[in-house]
Amino acid sequence: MAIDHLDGRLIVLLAEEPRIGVLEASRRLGVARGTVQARLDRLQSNGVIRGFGPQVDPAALGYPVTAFATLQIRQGQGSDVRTHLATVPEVLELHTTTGSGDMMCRLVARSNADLQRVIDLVVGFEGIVRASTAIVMENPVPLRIIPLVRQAAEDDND
Amino acid sequence: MAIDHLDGRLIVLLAEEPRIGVLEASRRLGVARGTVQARLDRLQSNGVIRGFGPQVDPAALGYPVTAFATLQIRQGQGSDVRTHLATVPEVLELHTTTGSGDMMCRLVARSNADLQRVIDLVVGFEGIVRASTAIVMENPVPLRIIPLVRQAAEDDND
DNA sequence: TCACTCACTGAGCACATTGTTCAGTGAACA
DNA sequence: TGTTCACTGAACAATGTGCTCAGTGAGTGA
Repeated sequence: MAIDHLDGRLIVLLAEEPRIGVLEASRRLGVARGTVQARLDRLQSNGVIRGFGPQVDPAALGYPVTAFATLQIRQGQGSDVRTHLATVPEVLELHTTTGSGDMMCRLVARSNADLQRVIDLVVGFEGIVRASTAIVMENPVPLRIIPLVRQAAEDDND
Repeated sequence: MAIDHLDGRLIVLLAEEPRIGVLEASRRLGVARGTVQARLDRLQSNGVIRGFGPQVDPAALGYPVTAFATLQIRQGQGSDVRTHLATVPEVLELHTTTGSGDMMCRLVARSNADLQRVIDLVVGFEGIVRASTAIVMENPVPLRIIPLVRQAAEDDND
């Protein structure tokens, strides 16, 4: 579960230059190929690295509008709402949270007008009492993990 | 910017089985290798596919607690706050939004107790007027893109 | 102190894949 | 009609992969 410094360097290296293979990575890190392969296998079976799937940009797909919706759910309807939201492609993620609302989801849409359609799709469902939406204007820090990896690798410096 | 059916199938295939190469993908899709290579190059230069970096799970890294913080910023301090938040590894993403708050960020922490430290780090900064935090309890729909890709590919069925 | 385990190293092998180029084909379009 | 474009199928050398092996050194427990 904890990663050491070599793990951290490997993850950062792969994040910065995903095209390089195991052999090139071993050269960059100054270790044997087998070591890199073993570390990668371990990181993947650990679940630290979930996979190497393509990172798709919704904006480039034609969905440039992002919004966060906070949903308040009627008691006992949570399960139905989840099932419903999971069927909506524009719902990119859904969390249940503490705090004022009960759920929080990330939405995308083709335009501000299209966002209305998506919101209607999302909240037009029995069980949702109230919804408030915040439209994203800028994204100063895009979803990132590298700084956290660096910190995690430094915390248990081998 | 718009993707056709073959692009969609290619992205879905790569998302489901990232380990397969260009050659195997061309076999699965029933097209020539050069076609897959050209499509991939185009999708990447389009920006539709940002890259193939490792998808790291913060929980497996030792940060099992996720929270969303809504921040209200003092007029004119937005730039300073962004710079500050960008230096905090536990801030995984930051957005400026419409609505009640001015910014929204995703945080992770090692524990609920550690979350307090992170929140103090985040909001202990001049320019932040008010902050409200929602701790994530469950994640019924993890961040996903495939359903949206399918829909985008169907919209302009070639 | 003596095994024992574990991770890493460096090497080797057969095999598959990659990057690249080429000419040929068919569809769309002006 | 002629041009452009994407796709095909093939070829080539170069490279990387999966896999195995024996040897080394550090750390652990009896």
